Amino acid sequence: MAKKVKTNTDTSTEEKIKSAARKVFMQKGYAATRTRDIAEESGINLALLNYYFRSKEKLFNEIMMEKMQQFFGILLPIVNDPTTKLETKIELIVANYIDMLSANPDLPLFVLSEMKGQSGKIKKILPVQKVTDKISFIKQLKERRPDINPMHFFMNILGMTVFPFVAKPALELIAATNKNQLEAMLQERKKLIPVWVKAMLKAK
Amino acid sequence: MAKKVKTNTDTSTEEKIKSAARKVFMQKGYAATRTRDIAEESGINLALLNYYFRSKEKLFNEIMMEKMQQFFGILLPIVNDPTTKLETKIELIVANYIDMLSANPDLPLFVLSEMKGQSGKIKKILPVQKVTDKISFIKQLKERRPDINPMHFFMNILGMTVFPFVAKPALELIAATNKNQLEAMLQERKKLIPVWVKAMLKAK
DNA sequence: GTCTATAACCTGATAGAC
DNA sequence: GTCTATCAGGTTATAGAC
Repeated sequence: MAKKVKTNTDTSTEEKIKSAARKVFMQKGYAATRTRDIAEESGINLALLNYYFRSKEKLFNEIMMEKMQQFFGILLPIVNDPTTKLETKIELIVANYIDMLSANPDLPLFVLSEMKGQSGKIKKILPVQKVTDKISFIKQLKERRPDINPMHFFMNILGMTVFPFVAKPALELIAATNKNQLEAMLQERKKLIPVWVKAMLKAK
Repeated sequence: MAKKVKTNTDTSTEEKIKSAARKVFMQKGYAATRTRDIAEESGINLALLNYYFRSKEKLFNEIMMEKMQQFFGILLPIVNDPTTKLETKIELIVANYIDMLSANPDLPLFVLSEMKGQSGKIKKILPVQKVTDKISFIKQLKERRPDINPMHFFMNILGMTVFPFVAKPALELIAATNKNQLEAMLQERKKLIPVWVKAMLKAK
């Protein structure tokens, strides 16, 4: 009964290509990436890429879906948990995003750029949970501030958390700081942003 | 002495090409844009593009510099004005950005995407004013909160203001609202963000 | 499964007529 | 200045040997 005992552990050719594709697509985006770049990066032959994935676009779609889930998926378990209180959710969202984006700095600009003009296509493929009152986080925000659309706070938290990563090239250009200082500030924000959001929630 | 009386008012061929280039480059980015797209969009011939601008890259550089100044230039007169108080500066930054980005929704994602990996090149061409204590706005932030790096507040304001525009495709995907409602929320934020920032400045 | 060679197509840029 | 025609090089994808 033991089928597929293939000790095809992890560095299979297919995975080597995917791994290289992740790196190159994230760095340069779809249009600027050449299949040759990916083949070279993965140490395999150009023909093998088409053997395994049929086309550049199909390979890209696999990576893209994977990266979208990485970017948005981190939110779901937090915002849907009815057992944690609002303050805890805010802390978790901020800390998890900052940790994840520090490890994957190219992720947000990649996802947001490639989503542009493709949202129609994505809607059909990826199951998206709409932000409604069914979500615990939204319910809690509405209870706290019935006078303000909860999406505003959602945008504020993500804006403060994610924007510095998206704008990193610009910040490094204009800030009188080096890369290490900027990285330290981003870590500092894990503690600061929740404090600011709490102050926002009280503001009249 | 009257040289160049050419009544070359505004729809010169050169300007037609530039205008089309703005549109296409902003929508698709450098790599995904074909010079043929620009030629078609401007209603002129492909050869004329090279006649006027020598190459795709040189045309792009002109547009890019123009768009960077549009995106960052809006800040300079506000943050450098020593006659306005901190609260006024915050209101002006937020309102000006939201108005400008509502009219140019593609601008921030375009500028931030194309800046990536090019900051070295840009540093040489574009004169950038470093964010130091010489800037009135930074001075005022430091006086108000000597315990927090003023860049944090700078990131917060821009994050809350600009991020919704950068993440628009994503927001439209997950938000249970239509485009008009989202647009209305962005206008609402002109008044809300300054209130929130003031609350942040007091938070301990 | 993996490679080399090549087909088929696309893209930026130019030559040359008007 | 503006056009048509075309070149030269690059890019995706496949055919076919091993």
